[in-house]
Amino acid sequence: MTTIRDVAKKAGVSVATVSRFLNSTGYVSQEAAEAVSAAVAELKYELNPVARSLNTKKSNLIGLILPDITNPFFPELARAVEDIALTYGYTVILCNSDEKPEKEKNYIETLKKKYIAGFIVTSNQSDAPHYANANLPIVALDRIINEKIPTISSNNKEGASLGTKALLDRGCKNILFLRGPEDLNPANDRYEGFMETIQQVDANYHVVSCPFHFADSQKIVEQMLRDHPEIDGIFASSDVSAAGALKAAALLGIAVPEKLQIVGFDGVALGEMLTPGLTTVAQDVYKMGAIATRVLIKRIENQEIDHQFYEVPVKLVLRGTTRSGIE
Amino acid sequence: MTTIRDVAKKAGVSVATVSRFLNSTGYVSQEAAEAVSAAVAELKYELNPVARSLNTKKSNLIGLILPDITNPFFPELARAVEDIALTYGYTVILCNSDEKPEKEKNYIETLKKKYIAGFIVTSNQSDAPHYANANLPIVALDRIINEKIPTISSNNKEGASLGTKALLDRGCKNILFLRGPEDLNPANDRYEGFMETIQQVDANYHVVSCPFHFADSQKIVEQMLRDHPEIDGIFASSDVSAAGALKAAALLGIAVPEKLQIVGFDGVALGEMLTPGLTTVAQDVYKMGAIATRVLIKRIENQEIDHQFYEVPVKLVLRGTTRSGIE
DNA sequence: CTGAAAGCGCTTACAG
DNA sequence: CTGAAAGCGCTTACAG
Repeated sequence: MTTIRDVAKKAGVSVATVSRFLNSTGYVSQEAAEAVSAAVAELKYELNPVARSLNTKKSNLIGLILPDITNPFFPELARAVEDIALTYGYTVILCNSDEKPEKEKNYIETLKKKYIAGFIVTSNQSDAPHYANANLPIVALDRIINEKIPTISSNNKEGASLGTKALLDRGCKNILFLRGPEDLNPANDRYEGFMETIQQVDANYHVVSCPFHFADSQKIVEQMLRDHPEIDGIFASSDVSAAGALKAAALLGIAVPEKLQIVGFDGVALGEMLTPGLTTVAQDVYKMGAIATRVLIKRIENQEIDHQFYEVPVKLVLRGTTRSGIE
Repeated sequence: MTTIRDVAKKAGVSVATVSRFLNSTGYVSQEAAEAVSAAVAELKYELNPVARSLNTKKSNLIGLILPDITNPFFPELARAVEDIALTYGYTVILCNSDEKPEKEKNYIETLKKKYIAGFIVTSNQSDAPHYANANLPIVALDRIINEKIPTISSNNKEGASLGTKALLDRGCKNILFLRGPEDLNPANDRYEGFMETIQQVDANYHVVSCPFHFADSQKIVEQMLRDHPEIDGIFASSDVSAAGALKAAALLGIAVPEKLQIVGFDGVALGEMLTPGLTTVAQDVYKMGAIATRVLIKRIENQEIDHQFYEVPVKLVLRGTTRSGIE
């Protein structure tokens, strides 16, 4: 392994000068710069990041803490984070928290010892002291942790409004809203968006809490559809729940979209594979991850960030679970 | 930050003794051990992994190189790797390669500088010198890289045989096999399993190459179904392709499973969400990831490993795209 | 069984 | 503008 000493020797300067040149910190004469540059090229020298970390107490590691990579929302997020991180020379460490504060805390502690540069976090711990006290650059994704931590999120409220209108515009008069878990910020924003929109018009509606889980959603919807045969539209707060709703309709022999129209939320790949294809409010998950990463890196590198709160637009994707014509 | 010096001072011994105690290497008297142990507890001392790495040229980082975490096969794999790694005190770095040797090579190089402990790799580069020459513990997943690298894989051939028989047993006489990409080991093993099984019986069959991609599969199947209306069974080498087939059937108005039965391969969550639910040959992806991680860690820690090749059993999951009774 | 000392490969005041 | 030297926090022969 060739070290900074070898370079210094070859270039006829001290290691201090080489270090200054490499980090573009402090003055280096033109002459010295050229000599060092040549030596680096000739020896194919590459700086040892571990040795550097030990000195600077910083690394180019980014921690990505999310509940569970297995949840279809997160792979694309992880992909975006990794892509952008790579661009800036950072490396990402994957941390599945299962939403457990213990696991989150644990990761923060062990990675701090590795001089991790910062964290991107998706968590429900609305008041999470381990983040607030981490004393490290952190960016929150999808869910606000506290006002000091920059947050990137979809425009959930507007999205919910869009989805609701899609159903109303297509003639639905009795809408079932599948509300997500009540301790989830985005789910609550969607709920608000639905409520504001539905209450402005003359339509009946039901709201039911429903986890973002396929089989559970299916059961809940099946029961609702049995008890309330007048329901002619379902707006689910997630695509997985919407898939459950679609399955329930199929089992009960209710024609979609003729008798019942369904709209989901998320825009995951699953949607197009269903039959009929799922109309949904699509989030730009990749973009969320990309922005989060850029903001985090700015924080790490002590650059100014534009906002404390970034809202990424959503868009309605029309497919087969809604009728084509607007009435 | 409390260092090994502080501990040594408090315990009244040298840092060398503390280090020996901490690493259980070399002799430490009972007396010294107790003093150090007490000092560690009192000071809440925790070893600095970066400083250690610089000396030992090892870390507890594991690199997970996979084509794309966005592909539904990989999240569960990543989850398993992370879970097991955590158990043994390792941390995992996520690397999306897009199957590009350049990116793979790049990751290997930059992570080697960080003294990465080893890699778990899923790659199609059947002859990948950058792995063979990495001079690091590596375990291959799903796809054999070379005979020196331990490999974990599903029993693809037997799985394909299972899937084929499922169709045959339920009366299919004209089977379409959607073969995966020809440069993919697992896809080829599945092809072999299909061929061996189908050729033992009196049945017609077609084989068509088909990427593991929803829309492409749908188109290919639609065409085949048009050209060969006698097809009464489809065996797809992946669930995503099977989903495409199911969609194609729906568009053509072919009743599944009455007129056409479909079997997939993978066992991803998508399968149960489709209507009808997808019968599939399920891989135990989590188990594959878990075994791969354990084998890698054994290699890293210089323990003997039992085999060079681990084959994880698959199982047939029967759902709605096949008929219930065996004829 | 133990400690002094060198070393891992860098960075960073500081003096010149 | 530059170099000698100390230091980051550990590990590891080596001598005793």
